Amino acid sequence: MEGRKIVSLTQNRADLRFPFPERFAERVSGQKIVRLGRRAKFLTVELSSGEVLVMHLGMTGRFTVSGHATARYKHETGTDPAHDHVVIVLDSHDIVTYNDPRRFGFMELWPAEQFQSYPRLMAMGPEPLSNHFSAAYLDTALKGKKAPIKAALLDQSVIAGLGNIYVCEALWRAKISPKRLSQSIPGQRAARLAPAINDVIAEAIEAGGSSISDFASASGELGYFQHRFAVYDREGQPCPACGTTIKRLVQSGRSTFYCPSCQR
DNA sequence: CGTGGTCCCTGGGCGC
DNA sequence: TGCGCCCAGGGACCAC
Repeated sequence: MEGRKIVSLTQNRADLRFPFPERFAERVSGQKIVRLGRRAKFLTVELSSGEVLVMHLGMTGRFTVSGHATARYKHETGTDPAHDHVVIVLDSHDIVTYNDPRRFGFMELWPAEQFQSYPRLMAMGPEPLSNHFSAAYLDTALKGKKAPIKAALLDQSVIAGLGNIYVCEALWRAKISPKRLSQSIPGQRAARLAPAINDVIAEAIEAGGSSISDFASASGELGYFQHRFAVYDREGQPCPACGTTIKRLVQSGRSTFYCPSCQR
């Protein structure tokens, strides 16, 4: 998409999770896409107008890029026109469709020169694959924190971009109980946890992500990291390391899966 | 302030 | 077959 011009944007309803920007189609049409980026789970599109289009997929959002023939997308199997909320046509004739059944995703426009004060990203923690993230950072970030480590890792101001699946998987790899208080992690446990987070994220990206029911890449490919889950969504099944039955519990409203024997 | 609960929304799966 | 309930990748918001 970089370097292409947006020919048109069609918005099929007034809102997703939040209302679409005022005069959305007008502000985006005719603009060149200068750069695509990502911070945490937010996607950014720098436009030649000086505005940044910030987008989030929520839980069920999906972008599909379909090739030149308009008809192709319409006739593809498994499509869901009822939830195609935004359709963008590029000057390459590619069609970028945003589909989102639950509408927890959103799109916003923000001035590029004030992007450092974009509220939703102001308090973001470091990217797990960047140099700003390390065992030393985790040591500092978790010191004195009373929340369970599961909750702390889901907190985007501690570390950006980890969701429920990868937090469960990283804690299993680091052999840390999800119930353990964050303040007891610094030291040896942080030394195991930081690389476990790195590895699980790097491997999941390499595997094309995790497709449970909704996720697919822009070309429609499914990920296959779900076949490598050690604990996530595996309640009642054996731990791949020790054979103990995987347990499920609810922490701050979300399911946690863990091995009660390996994870301490 | 940090933390936990609730809610936004649709659809799939299950028990009855 | 159909109904009601529970559950789901996220995160904003509110009460304590």
